Formats: sequence, structure tokens, C-alpha cells
Amino acid sequence: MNIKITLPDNSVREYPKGSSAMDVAKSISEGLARNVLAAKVNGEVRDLNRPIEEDAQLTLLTWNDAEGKNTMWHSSAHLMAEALEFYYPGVKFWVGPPVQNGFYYDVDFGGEVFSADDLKKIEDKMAELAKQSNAYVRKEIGKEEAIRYFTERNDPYKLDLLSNLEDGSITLYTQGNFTDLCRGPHIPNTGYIKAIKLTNVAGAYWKNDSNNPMLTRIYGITFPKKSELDAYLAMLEEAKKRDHRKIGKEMEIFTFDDDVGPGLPLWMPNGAVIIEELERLAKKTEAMAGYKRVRTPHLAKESMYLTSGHLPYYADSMYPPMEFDGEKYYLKAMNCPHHHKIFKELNPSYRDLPIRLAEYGTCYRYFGIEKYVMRFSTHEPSKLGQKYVDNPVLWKETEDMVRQVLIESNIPYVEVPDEGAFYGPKIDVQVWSAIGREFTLATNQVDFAVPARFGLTFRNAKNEMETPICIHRAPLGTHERFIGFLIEHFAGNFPLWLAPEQVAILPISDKFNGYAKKVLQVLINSDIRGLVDDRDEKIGKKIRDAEIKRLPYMLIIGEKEEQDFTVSVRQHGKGDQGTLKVQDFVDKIQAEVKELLSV
RNA sequence: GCCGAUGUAGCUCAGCUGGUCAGAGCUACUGAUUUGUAAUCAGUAGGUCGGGGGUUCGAAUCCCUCCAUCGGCUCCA
Repeated sequence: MNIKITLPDNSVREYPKGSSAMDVAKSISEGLARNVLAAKVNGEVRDLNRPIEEDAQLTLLTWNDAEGKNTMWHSSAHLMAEALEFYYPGVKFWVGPPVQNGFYYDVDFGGEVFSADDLKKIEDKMAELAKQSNAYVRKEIGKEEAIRYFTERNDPYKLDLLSNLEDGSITLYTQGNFTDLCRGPHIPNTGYIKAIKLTNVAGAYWKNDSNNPMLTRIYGITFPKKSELDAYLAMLEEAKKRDHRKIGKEMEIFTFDDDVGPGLPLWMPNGAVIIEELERLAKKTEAMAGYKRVRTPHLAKESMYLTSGHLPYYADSMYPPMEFDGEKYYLKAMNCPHHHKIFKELNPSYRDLPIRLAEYGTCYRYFGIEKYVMRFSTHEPSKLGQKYVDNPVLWKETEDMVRQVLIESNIPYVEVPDEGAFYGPKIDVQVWSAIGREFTLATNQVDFAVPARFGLTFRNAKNEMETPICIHRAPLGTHERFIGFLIEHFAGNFPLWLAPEQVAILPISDKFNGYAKKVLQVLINSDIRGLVDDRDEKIGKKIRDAEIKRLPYMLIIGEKEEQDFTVSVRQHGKGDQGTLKVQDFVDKIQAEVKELLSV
């Protein structure tokens, strides 16, 4: 008897009943049979060798499919468990799922410390076991039998899992000397795993509950080819090189000091230049949009944050208050309450609206990149009055309004429930750093609560008092985050307008230091940031150092240049660009900056 | 808060089974060299080995404690 198998391209093939997905793969091509890792049968991911008993939609999953990768990594977790059991007989296992980049297994070593130094021997053992190409064997088992099995093995974790499983749906998988309670699926045998790297060991609470004991979580990743592992490791190295903490220090952008305190950056001269350039751009943009600048103090009394309503929500992320004359003062964690006070003093009429205020103040909160996404955060109705201001009508109104704006402006976004601010919905720009950390860069927040708390009003056209709605904006987020993002995005190779130092003037020998300084003066007079490397070094060394410092332009000058009042231009990463008159170089730089800044 | 790692000269790191273990490279400084597109040579200087306490005849090294940094504590057989 035959069954009909429908493949993703909608072609239909007939096979004897009970054929496996592997049989299908073999019938299509030898290469496919070699690369296939698992099969999706009628939407369910299954082992390749399980017989198919009826007509089915079949997708053969390879390393190029997320589900194929996950199957491989899940099987790798079992392989790691086998290796661990070899060296640590009696260890207990909790769960070992595939994750974003690889897999982990949570392990109870019974008090023994397992540290990163122990990873290598496990890795080696895994490689040895992988070579044996042991099959992953599936076995269906009754619940009672399963309970007996894991009771005998004195395994409280698997018994805990079993307690939530239904009889008839329980399976064990065995490869080599290791058997685990597992729903599968798995790759056919351990030989598919060709490259192994155990990456990290960390603590993780059992069931993610800090009241529970802590298990040892071991992270790893595997590949079907050695070359893919090498590429992955190279990618990690590359990301590490972009880490803003490393580059920031290297380029003398910012530093931290134990005496100043954690999370309190000291912006060095190079960092200050970047901040000032960014603010200059932001100020210009805001001025064009009708914003007016204000300045407010770094402190405010507790009463203001009680009025605004921030204190209960932000207490954890604000520094503790300082007391003076019986009053509590807080370092400001946000500008908006101060700005509400200014609004009140302005006492506007509807003709004055909207009032647009902007400030680049220092706020205090306790606490690489190629992609970003607009995140529209909304509230969770069940949490009104707790996490959110209790005003369901305004929530609905403003959320609909913001959604409409996003759609009409053609801005792609993802909607995230239960992430709104306590006073209203918000739009964030989410980015991912080179080292994989997600954070919020810029934010726009609708606020229909705080203006009322401050008693803000304006006079409407009917000469009645009305409460305004406030929109909070943080176009740059914090300097730390924004500049951190820029560092990683550019890997420290800032565009000309942001580069702390734009031009290095490199005299061939000290005979030309005088001319170099003249050229520097011309640059300075033209608002170009430059320096002269007048060290007693050979030109090759000066160039090398300027390249390492990521200086966008180098001007090499010697006898020829001095005679003709020219400079020999070299561009960072691009090499020799020929000779220009000094004034032509100035024009070129100014034009380039202008072009970069005209968005 | 918890688990693990790390903290040695301005920077990157070696030394850490206790006794020529206080080192290297870069940087800085001095001198020689006067250099044409990614490292000239030589010399000099620089450190309470994160802070504090303890064990010992003797501690960078072992123990305790505190501080700071990094990774993790989300992806449920």
C-alpha cells in the first residue's frame, strides 16, 4: 500500500506505507539525505526515521532551517549530558533546550563546583562520543514505568517533569550510555555533530525562581561543519572588537573610576567633542521644529516627584534622597517634572500650543549594532491602578492615536503589550549592541496623566480651562547609550563630522614642523579639528599610529608640500589620495561635513 | 540578591603547586637618527600586585571579608 507525500513545492510522490522521512530524502537526492536533520510531518517536527503511516505534508529540515538547527542543538545537549555523566557520575539533569545560539543544560552537581576550566574536557569527551555516531533511539513508555525508572535513578528533577505529563505521551531517548526523558525530536545519530564549543557556565535558579536552589547552566553550540564553528568564533571576536567599552577606552572617549562610582562616566575631551556635535545637530533640528530650550536644576524636592507620580514607579532606579533642613531632595532621573513646572508658569492659551520644550540635562539613574526596531509599547488592562494610571478611556484613545500615527507615517513597528510607561503608551527605538545586548535608544511617550497631577491647564477657544497632554521625548536617549551605539555601529570609525580628531598633520621630518603648524592654524581657523604629530619618528610610524587611532584624514607634508603650500592627503583605511592645495583640502573637508550633516 | 570568572606599571598581559616573582611588549621620557604613505635603534623611568584582615620565618601566590568589572540567572522533557 502506498501513501502520498506532498513536498513544500507541492509536488506529490508516492511511497510505501511506513516509509520514513529519511527514505524520502534518499529518494530525492543523496546530498539531501546527507544534510537533512529532522522532518516536519503535517506541521509536527519529528525524527527522520519514524515511519509515516498516512498521506502527509512533508518538509525535510536541514541546518538552514531554524527547526533543523534546534534539533541538532537539542541533540547536542543530550550529548553534553552524556559527557558530563561520564566525568561526574550521579549528576542530575533538569532541562536542556536549544536556544538562540546553541543550547544549554541545567545541571545539579550536588554541591561540586563546575567552572569554565572544566569545559574543555567535556568538550573533548563530546567530540569522542560524537565520532562514535551513536543513534538517538526513541522509546515510548508508560507513565508508571517512567516514574519507576526515574525513581530508581533517584532523579527528582525528571520526576518533577513527569508529574506534569500525561500517560501515553511520554518518550525516552537514548544515545550511547545516556538516557533522558525527552519529547524529541533528535538527529539520527551523534555523528552529525562535527564541531563543538562549550561557551559558558553560569548559575540559573531551578524553574527560574530565586527561592529555589541554583543549578549550573552550561552553554554550548555545535555545527555540522568545522568551518562554520570557526566562522562563528571569528564573528564573536569581531563583535568583541566593536564593544563600545573597549573602543571607548582605546579612543579616550570616556572612562570610569572607582572613586567616582559605578555607572558614572567621565567624558574625556574626545567624548565631549562627540557630545557637543550631537547636541549641535539636535538643537538645530529642534529649533527648526519649533522647540525652545530650557535649563533646570539637578535636584528637586520629594514633593515634586510625589506630585508627578514618578516616585513610586522609579524609586528603585533613583538614587536615595539627601536630606537638608528636614526636606528630602532627589537627584533628577528625568527632566519632565521640571518642565511641567515651566509650562505652568507660562500659563499658555490654546493659541500658544503646542508648547515645545527641550533640555539636554544630566539625569541620574541607578543602575554594535546593525539592526533596530520601532517598539510601540501599550498597557495591560489588568494592571490599571497598579503599574498603570487608571484611566481606561484615555489609554484606549491615546494608543489608537499613536498606532494611527505610526501607520500613517509608514513607520514599521512591533507592538509590545504591557511595556507602556505608567502615564501612557510610548514608542521606543530598540537597538542591539555588538555584544548582543538590547537597549532603548530614543523614546517618545504620550502622557495623559502627569499634566493633570501638576494641575497644568491652558485656556481653550471657549475661554475654558483644559488639561493638556504631554509628549515626552528623548531623541538621543542617554549619552552613554547613544554614543555607545555609535561606537559599535561605526566600530570607532566615526564619520568626519563626529570624529573627535579629524585630521592628523604628519611632517616627514622635524624640518617641516613649522609648516605643519601653519597648516594646522589654517584648519583650526576653518573649524576643522586637527593635530600635528611632531614626534621624532619616521613617517611610516606616524601613519601607522594615525591609522590605529582611526583618524579620518592624514596630511603628509615635506619639502614639496612646503614649497607649493600643498598637502599630501591620505584617508583612513583608503590610503594615498594625492596632493591638494591647503585651501582646496579645507574646502573638501567642509563640503564633506556639510554633506554628512544634511539629512 | 544569587552562580561563575576577573582585578599585577598609563595600556595589553605573563608570573599565582608560597622563598632571585615583582616581569614582557606597547605608551611616556632621554639620546642617536632627519626620515616620503601601517612599527629606526639604544637607554631611562614607571607598580602599597583592587582595599582591609588573617595563616606563615616568609604572601602577588593560601584563607576570610569588602569593593569593582565581565558573563549568566528569558527561550521549560
